[in-house]
Amino acid sequence: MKQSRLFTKTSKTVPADEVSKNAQLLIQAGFIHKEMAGVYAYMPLGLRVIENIKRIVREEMNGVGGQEVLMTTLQPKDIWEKTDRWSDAKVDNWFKTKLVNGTELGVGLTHEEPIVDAVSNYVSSYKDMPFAVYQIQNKFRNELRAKSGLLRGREFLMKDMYTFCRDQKQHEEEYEKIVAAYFKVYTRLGLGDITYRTYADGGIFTPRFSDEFQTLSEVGEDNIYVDEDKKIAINEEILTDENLAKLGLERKKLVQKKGVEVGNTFHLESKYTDALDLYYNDEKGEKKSIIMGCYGIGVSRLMGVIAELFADEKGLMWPASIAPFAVHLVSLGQDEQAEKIYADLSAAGVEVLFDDRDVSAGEKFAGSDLIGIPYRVVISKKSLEAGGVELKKRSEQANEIIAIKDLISLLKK
RNA sequence: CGGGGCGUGGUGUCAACGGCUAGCACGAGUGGUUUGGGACCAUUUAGACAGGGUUCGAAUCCCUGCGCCCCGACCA
Repeated sequence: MKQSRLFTKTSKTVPADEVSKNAQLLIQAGFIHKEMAGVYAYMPLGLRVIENIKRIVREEMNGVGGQEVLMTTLQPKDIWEKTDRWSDAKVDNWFKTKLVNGTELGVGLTHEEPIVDAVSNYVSSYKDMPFAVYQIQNKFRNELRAKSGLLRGREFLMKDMYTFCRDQKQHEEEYEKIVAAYFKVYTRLGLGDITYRTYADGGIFTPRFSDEFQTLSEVGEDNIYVDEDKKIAINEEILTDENLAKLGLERKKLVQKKGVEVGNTFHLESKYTDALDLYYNDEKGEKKSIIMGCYGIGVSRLMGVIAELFADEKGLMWPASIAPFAVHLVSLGQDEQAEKIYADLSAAGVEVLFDDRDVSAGEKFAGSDLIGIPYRVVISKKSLEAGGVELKKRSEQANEIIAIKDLISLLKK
């Protein structure tokens, strides 16, 4: 894309009403637009990042057999009453609204009930299971206090998957497959080394522990205790001697850290299927309960975490896997040559942001650093005299001159 | 929801004693000079969150509402 046509612009000033680093950087660089507290819109660069994260999540969920659907945001009251999750006393962060005729509706904050309701049209036999259904959709939660930019909003993008199994054993197999897929996602996002499977409270879902996926960061809201050897952690909220013994962890080996919850997985047992009257017939024709699991990944929160963690004083530093573009091509008064490189790279399938604007070199460089595309290619009088174009990684100081003919093969890979 | 801070052009502003035409910078427009780190000159553009009150006079003081941020609580 030609930057002269990109309607967003980088700003020299940071927004005064944001303290959170991820929101400051993302707004300054033009990735997101703040609509109101805890509610952000995605501009072209930001949407590209979101779509890249979604693509990775989608690939890994498909990889474990997940089938993608798209549920509705508007929710009927009755199915939520069956599981006793409608009343404000039970779930206090619903957004609710009404039809003209007065019928109450909810605005989806999670989707166990509607998923069970939808699959109940199709599921009745042991032969139907196991299966996994997921969606990537905006969730709405009426948080008392939005904070930390994209890390805790009232409207946010989430991947939520639900598994349906014949029994506990089958559920455990599905569950562990999905946990493994979660780590593939985090690894591909560059967060693998600093993201821990963390035992946590199962909440009102289940008496069992749930798993949280906590990415280490000082901006995290959760206190977790990490066992470096086992690469697992336990959330402070369930840190008791009894639980440690149950989990085979030793208190003296644990190190306290701050984490951002970038995913979670729950064992739902048959709480929702039973409540919504979804059962199956086994081989003998006997009616049995269906065992469910649910699995969330905060897509927009991941974008915030990555913006927060992968940045320096000059701006963002996107991992190549989700960067809005692969290459930032900067022309310094060499537009004709740059146009050709742009065309050649694009033809080779390389995603290029081409800074063809008629602005000073300093402005181009500052903007490029702020946007944080992994590779910067500068073509200038100076680079041409040195034998080609200058190639620099955003994450490194050094640059090298390479011949134009070698550029494509290098970046294509 | 409890506590605290705040609201000045598109953006920023620890700019302005209750008093002169609301200042400066960035951005944007126009013309020109530039072209390796947000370059320069000239010129133009554009502002008090909303409503009420006090006052001869309010950006400034008071009230109400709305909004934003932070701490805490909450967080399926």
